[in-house]
Amino acid sequence: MAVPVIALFGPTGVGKTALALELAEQLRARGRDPVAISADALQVYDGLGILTGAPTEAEHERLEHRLVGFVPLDEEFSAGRYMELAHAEIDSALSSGRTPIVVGGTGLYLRAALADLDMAPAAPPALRDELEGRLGREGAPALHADLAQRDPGLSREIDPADGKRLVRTLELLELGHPPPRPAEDSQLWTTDTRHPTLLVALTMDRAALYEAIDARVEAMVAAGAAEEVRRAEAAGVSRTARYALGFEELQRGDVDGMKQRTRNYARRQLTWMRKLEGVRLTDVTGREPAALAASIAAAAEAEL
RNA sequence: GGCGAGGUAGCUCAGUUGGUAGAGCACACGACUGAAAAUCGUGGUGUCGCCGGUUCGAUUCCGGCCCUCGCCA
Repeated sequence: MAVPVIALFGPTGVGKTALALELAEQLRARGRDPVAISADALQVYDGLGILTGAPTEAEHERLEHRLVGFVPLDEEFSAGRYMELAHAEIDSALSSGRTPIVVGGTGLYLRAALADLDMAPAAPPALRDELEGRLGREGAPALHADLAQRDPGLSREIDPADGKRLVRTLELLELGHPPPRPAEDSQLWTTDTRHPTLLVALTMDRAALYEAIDARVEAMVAAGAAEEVRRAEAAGVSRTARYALGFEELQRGDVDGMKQRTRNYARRQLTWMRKLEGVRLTDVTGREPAALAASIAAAAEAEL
């Protein structure tokens, strides 16, 4: 039996989308009916398509993409919400006989799509605002000292400067929910998946990747990314949406800054990729998407 | 040509009252469970512009030279 779920992971600029389109064709040739399910934290927003490199109309026609461009820009989004939606998309695709291709570069979202993670509940906005306020006024070390009082063991696992994690941990303690203990039982670095999955991770020669990123940013700017950002800003943008690479940079016309930050991000993606369990690491430097797609399609046929 | 400021890590700069130097960024690596394109951690030997002098010892003081920038001719 063929592997029911295929996943493509890799840094921005390696060519995940192009490969997914090729792969879809190859799968159709083998009588399968593919559908892409995005594992990307920013492509979910409606109105930042150019900036986030979301699939275009033409690309949509070649392969249906789900979980792209459906969240209003002024709404916050989260990994927890994503997990529910991704599971629903994958399950409904499977139950109608289709082949989900989970494609994206957000490591946490990828694992959330493929596995059942014990996500802790979201914090009530008032609680988060309060802790954020303390973080701003007193600084991260003060929150860390507070955490050390309440749970010395946990405080040792979190860096005193890591404000965001401290806020998250303290809010879960307030809610009476046990905070995550990555050191003990991480569900991120296992081969555990809800369905048998062929996980392919794309790498590329570093210099070539950086060049591809620079070119990609230039293309986004040429396609009107700055205008898109200005329009979004005028209409109202949630805190999570404005984390998109280039959102702040393009408002000040800092194209180089956007390139820089994108390269830095790609490196963090590569760190995730190296640590992911059960991946089929594939160096795409100088390789044609069609040939790659053929070998992935064949692997998805054979490996069960 | 004269006057002034400056030449220190890939970049922007700090510093050494003379004992061969350090930040931010870049770069590399790592962590990561409802903010994750976020957040955080680790890693710094570089003819301290060149040549000479003083000195036990000069990147630091002195002299000369080269280069950059500004102002004046």
